[in-house]
Amino acid sequence: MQEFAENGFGKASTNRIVKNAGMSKGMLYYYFENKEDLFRDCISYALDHMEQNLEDWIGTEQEGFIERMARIAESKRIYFRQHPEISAFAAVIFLSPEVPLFFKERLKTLMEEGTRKMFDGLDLSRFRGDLPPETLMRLVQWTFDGYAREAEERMKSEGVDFKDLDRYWDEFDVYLEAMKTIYYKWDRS
Amino acid sequence: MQEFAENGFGKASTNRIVKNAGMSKGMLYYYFENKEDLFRDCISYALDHMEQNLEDWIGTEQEGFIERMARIAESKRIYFRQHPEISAFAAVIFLSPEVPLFFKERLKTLMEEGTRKMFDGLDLSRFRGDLPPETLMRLVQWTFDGYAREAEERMKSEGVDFKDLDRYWDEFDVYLEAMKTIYYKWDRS
DNA sequence: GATGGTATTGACCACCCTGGTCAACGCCAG
DNA sequence: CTGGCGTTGACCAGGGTGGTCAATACCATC
Repeated sequence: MQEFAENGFGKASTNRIVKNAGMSKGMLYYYFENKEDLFRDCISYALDHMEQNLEDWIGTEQEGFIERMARIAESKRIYFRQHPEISAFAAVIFLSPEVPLFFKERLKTLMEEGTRKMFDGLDLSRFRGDLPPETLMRLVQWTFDGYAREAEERMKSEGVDFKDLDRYWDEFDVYLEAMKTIYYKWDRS
Repeated sequence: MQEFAENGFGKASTNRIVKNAGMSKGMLYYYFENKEDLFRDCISYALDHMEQNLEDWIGTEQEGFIERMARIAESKRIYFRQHPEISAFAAVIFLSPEVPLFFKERLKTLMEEGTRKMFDGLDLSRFRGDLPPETLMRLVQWTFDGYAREAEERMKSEGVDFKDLDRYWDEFDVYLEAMKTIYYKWDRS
């Protein structure tokens, strides 16, 4: 999965795979028919794993949108730390045109399920009343995405271990509170 | 630049370059010593071009932060439309470890200059008073980044021509107004 | 028309890496 | 001792790599 994540299917090298896995070329082709067969197994495994973990990601508790986004972001963070290879590989599945249609469909329904749960059972009354909640939710989402993007870039450019990622996350608390002040009604304290 | 942008220096192919450029292999090595020489010339050209255009990007007018971010985003959009190859290539320069240090330094100062101008001569008094403007500015920035990221992804996944990009941009006006309502003081209008 | 230098071509090179094969062998239960 | 599963790595043809170079098209000058 690591090799595929870094190079995509076409440019992934079976030689590098066996070298990094500490096994011989023969073994790879003893257990797998060919490179594509291996790729399919990787996809299947990753999708199974993610499907199995989706319900943990997004609970449908009664909560505000900002709180939920924060919870989801934390879940993603935890999942990424526990399964970095799968996380990186998932992005390839999503983007690469080399992925069989069957899997693309599966991923699509998986994501639709995710977004459905994301907006399910929210307490929208916490939002300030002078703007439509849909507008506010998109703004909040973009803010989270932008933050995640910045954190990701920092991770790539500097050599970052996970402690830094946590510290970075703690810093975000200030901004979380600020967002609540800005997007929610005054009258709760 | 297109080839380098898509594959980085290492995996860029001189054969593909000459094929796509409609020239012969010989010409490439008549005008350039080797692949690296060509790469350096590309970087140098791109940096020159961007430096030359930086001042147009960010004027230092007296304005609110949201208005400035909107102006910068539009400038980027225009620049991207006029010079898509340079825009794509710039990202490679920034990320790739294969870029000579000398150019990295140049890019760094270029970006520092950019961020300096970005915060220069702003009217911070427009921001609501109950939260520090630094906090609010970062939130606004993340929102813009997140939005840009979404637009970019849409562009990649669907086949998008520039008309769609413009339409997408127009849609953002609603959110711009919402942001002003949220982040700025009430008492003006 | 001849000359000569510049611009241009693409076949060609040695090299490296590719996905995949296969004869050989280690190992161990029966 | 046997037989079969698990494992190895040398080996293959094919294709792509960055780079070379003898041949030639072009064209201003004499």
